[in-house]
Amino acid sequence: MNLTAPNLARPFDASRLLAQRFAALSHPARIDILKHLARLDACCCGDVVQKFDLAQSTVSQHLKVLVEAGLVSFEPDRRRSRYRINREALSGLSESVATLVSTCCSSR
Amino acid sequence: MNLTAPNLARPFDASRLLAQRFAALSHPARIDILKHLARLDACCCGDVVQKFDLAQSTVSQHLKVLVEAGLVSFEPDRRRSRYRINREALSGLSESVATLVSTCCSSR
DNA sequence: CAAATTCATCGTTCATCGGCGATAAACGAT
DNA sequence: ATCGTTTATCGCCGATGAACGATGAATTTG
Repeated sequence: MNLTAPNLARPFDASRLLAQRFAALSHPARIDILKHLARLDACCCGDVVQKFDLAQSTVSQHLKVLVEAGLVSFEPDRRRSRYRINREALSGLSESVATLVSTCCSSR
Repeated sequence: MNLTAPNLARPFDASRLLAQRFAALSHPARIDILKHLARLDACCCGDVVQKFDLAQSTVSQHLKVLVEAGLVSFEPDRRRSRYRINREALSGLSESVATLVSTCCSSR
């Protein structure tokens, strides 16, 4: 979807950004990976590979999706890369959903 | 993903169910359709088609996804089908997200 | 009854996703 | 310098998603 650029707010962008975050969480493996990251706070790819029964390349892909959605931060630390959950973005998502719901429930 | 069956709770199911709802909202058109439904409260397929620049079959498909995710209710009223936003399910989703976020933020 | 309207579904085309193995890059250790 | 480890990326594939036009069923209107 390529949302790396800031993208000045055109009408659809709000929905697009939100959709991208939903898409990042639309796979059970990624939800579980996120929970796992939350417990460890910071961990490398291998930790996740060991925890779940998935190939290393698959896990790396899932992590990349989470990073691109901004839900996980990525810091390439020499040998072991550090993936860390982005709690601000996550609570921001929660707020976005709450806003969406409230707008959907208040109008009428 | 076929989650029509109740699916007794196996370990992954919580994430799977949540993932399905996220998937339903992982397309900007569906988010916008949902907002539109929230304004009109109840409307037919044609209304949505007229509002957005999408083919009728495409809109019908999007609506079907939203219905299957439980976010929209469907009532075939003779000629004009009635689609209505499911505010309970929506606030339930909001709660699920909040729970996910809090578990991710409280641990550690 | 005939024509028009509304809608869901089918079939098709194209793009994207999910998974894997293989490979390359970066680094630490020997 | 070489080897083992860790990780990202590439290429491939089957499956799924997204969009459309066409078709048919149900229903309203002429």
